[in-house]
Amino acid sequence: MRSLADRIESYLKVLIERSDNAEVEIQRVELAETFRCAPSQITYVLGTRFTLDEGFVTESKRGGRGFIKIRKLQLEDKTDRPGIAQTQAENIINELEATGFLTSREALLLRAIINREVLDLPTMDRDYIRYRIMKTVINLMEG
Amino acid sequence: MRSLADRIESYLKVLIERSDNAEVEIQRVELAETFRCAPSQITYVLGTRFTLDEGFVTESKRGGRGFIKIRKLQLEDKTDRPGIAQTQAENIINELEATGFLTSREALLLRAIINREVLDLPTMDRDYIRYRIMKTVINLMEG
DNA sequence: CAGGAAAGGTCAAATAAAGTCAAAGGGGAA
DNA sequence: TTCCCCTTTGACTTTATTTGACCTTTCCTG
Repeated sequence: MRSLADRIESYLKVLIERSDNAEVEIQRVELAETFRCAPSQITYVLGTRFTLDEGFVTESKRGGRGFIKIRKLQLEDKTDRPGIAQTQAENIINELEATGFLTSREALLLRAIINREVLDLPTMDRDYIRYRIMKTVINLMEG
Repeated sequence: MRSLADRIESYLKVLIERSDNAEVEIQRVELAETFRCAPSQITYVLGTRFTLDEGFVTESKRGGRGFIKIRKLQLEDKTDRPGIAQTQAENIINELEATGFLTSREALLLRAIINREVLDLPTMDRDYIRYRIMKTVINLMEG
C-alpha cells in the first residue's frame, strides 16, 4: 500500500502535469484537510519529493493569503552539447594511465564502460554521455 | 530436503511468474511471518537468489509503508528495457567493494560515473545506460 | 499603529519498516 | 566423522513516515 506521502506526491504531480505552465499553487491547510492529515505532512512531502534535486522549485508565503507554489523546472535545451568519440576517450584514458593517475585495472574498467556497445544510445547522446563520464573521471583525478 | 531459503525463493518466483509485469512487491515482515522465520531470512534469500547476476533487480524502502520490490530483467524486450536506479547501482558497487572485487578508489570512480548528474539523460535512458555500465563492470569482475 | 487572525515553518517524538552482521546450526562430501 | 559452506537467527542500526506542539510571518481591522 502506498503511503500517504506517496499519494500526496502523485496528486501534486498530476496537478502540475495538467497545468499549462508546469506549476501549481496550493494552500497547505486545505490540502492537509483533503488528505486528512497534519499540515506539516505537506511540508514533509515538499521537502522529500519536490526538491531541487528532483527538478522542482517551491516558493511560499505565510500569513493571510499565504500559499505554496511548486514549479517543475524545464530541462535545459541540449541542442549544442559537447561530446567525445570513443577513440578520443580511449586516448585520454591511456594518457591518464601512462601518467599514473589511473591503475591499469581502473583504465581497463573505464575503457569497457565508455565502449559504444555499452553506451547503447543514438550517437549524439552517446558521445555526450561519454563526455560527461570522462569529465567526471578527470575531475576526480584532479580533486 | 529443500531448505527454507529454497522454498521462499520458489514462492517469490511463482509470484513473479504470475504477475504481468515481471515483478512483485512484498513486505519483509509479512513474508517472514508467512514462512515463520526471521525477517533477515528474507534479506538473505534476496541477496543469494535475486541478484543482478541472476537477472533480478531489487528495490526497497525502509520505514513506514516500507516494501521490497523484486523485478526480473527482460533483456530481450526493447520496449521495456532493463534499468537500474542510482541507489540500486550504489548498492551493487558497495557490495562489490565490500567483497573485495573493487578497490575503494574504483568504487569511488564508479559511484561518480553512475550518478544521475553525470548520466544526464531522461530517466528511462539514464537507468538503462546505468544498467549497461553495471552489467559491464560485473562481467569484468567475473571474467 | 497595535494586535489579532491566518497562514506557513520547524523540530522532535512516536512508530514502522528494512538492513547489517556476527554467531550458531546443519547437512552433505571427502 | 569432520570440515566447510550454506542457512538461520536475533540483536542492533538506519531510514522513512506521521503527528502535534510551538514558532514566525503576513495581512487586515479598529
